[in-house]
Amino acid sequence: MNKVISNAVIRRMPRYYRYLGDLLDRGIERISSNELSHIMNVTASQIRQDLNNFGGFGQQGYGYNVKKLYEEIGKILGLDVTHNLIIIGAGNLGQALAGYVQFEKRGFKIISLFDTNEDVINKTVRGVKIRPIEELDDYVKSNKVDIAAFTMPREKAPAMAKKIISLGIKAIWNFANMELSVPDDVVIENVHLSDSLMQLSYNIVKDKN
Amino acid sequence: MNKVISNAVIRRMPRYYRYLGDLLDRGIERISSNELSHIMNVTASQIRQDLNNFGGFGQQGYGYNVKKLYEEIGKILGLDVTHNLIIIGAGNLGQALAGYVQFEKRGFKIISLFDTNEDVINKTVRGVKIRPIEELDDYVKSNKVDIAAFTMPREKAPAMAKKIISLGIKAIWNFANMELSVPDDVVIENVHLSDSLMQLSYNIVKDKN
DNA sequence: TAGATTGTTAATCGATTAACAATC
DNA sequence: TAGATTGTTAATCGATTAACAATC
Repeated sequence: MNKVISNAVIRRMPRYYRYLGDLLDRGIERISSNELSHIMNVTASQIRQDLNNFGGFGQQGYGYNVKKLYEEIGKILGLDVTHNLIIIGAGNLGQALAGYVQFEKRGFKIISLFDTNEDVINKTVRGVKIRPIEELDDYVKSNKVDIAAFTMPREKAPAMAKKIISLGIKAIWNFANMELSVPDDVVIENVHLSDSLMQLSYNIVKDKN
Repeated sequence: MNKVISNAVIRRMPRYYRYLGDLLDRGIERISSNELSHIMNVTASQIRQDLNNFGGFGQQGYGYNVKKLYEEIGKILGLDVTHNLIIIGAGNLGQALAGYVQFEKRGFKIISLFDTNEDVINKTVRGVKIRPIEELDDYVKSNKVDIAAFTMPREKAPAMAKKIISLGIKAIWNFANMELSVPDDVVIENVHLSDSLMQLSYNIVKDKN
């Protein structure tokens, strides 16, 4: 039985990963929790606690080796394995996601897009083909698909969730601004852009008082 | 001096707003914290505590009036005033944001996009013009701009932040996957899509153990 | 009035920070 | 070895949940 790691910790891991990646690019070899805490604006204690949920990656009297820690966090986040990803909905947002070079670097390989719109079908985005939605079943049966990104219109999301789950896909990256209910063995990550904008708005009006 | 509301609470407000909007659409007039807690999968206690940070919106023995509560939360989030928004970077992501009908309904009015790419300049997205970035200064000086959305390439973000702050814009909605440092009177909301994808990845590989 | 449900205080739980012994 | 810094335990702080008096 694995120890359950709190969500607060998980949410911070990608941020550590980003900062360590920057340090690595700048050629920095080692860093102490104290130095990192200043750069990232968190406490050194929190950094050490967070990391020790997963193992002792540092060394007393030395600190952390940047490259090693970067790789370890990558492994924790599952970035050392390739995730094949399909995008359902090849509108602007779907195409924007397909265009992110970064994702591929981190092991997320976009292998196909799907849409209903004749105008985009058979076009390619960065070499990846947009297929008609009718081909989804066959495609998923003959290709390993790890993640389905939902960038289609909101109202189509629930039915599509059912479909891709029935096809055996176990992960949904959901932009459809609707909370989908899924079985326990399916993982879902919701991106609520309008929630984010509302939070910004709150902070704008709050400051005016 | 306003009471400071914890971030945990703020993050939940847009979610309440969404669910209440759904209830409203379904014609439901009143709801108790207990009923809502079942729908939203949180505790009734948390709902009452959250709301009472802002005021007593309910009535003993009755519960909450859906329409009233929806409107009150809208006010808290600043959705009752219009925010003029410009989008800097009219690539797929910028155009996707410009295409969201929902934003306008919530008081976010996209008034212009800006780009450096000749191919898109002077095109329109849902009736909104894409202007050359050279016109930014003049545009901001002669129009009220409340929010700048950053959808340009990552490396251009820091310089652009400086520029729009010097022009007097006080809010940034940042998609540039880079943390920008801004003065205290500027509010910023970061959307880290790759962090979100990494969290999904973590949950995928975790379940495999 | 009796029943229902809020608003709010008190109790609990979990997350963050501080402190320090272990150790490189 | 002495100095530095981790890993980890203990203390504190804040957020969540429970309980209940107030009141519609």
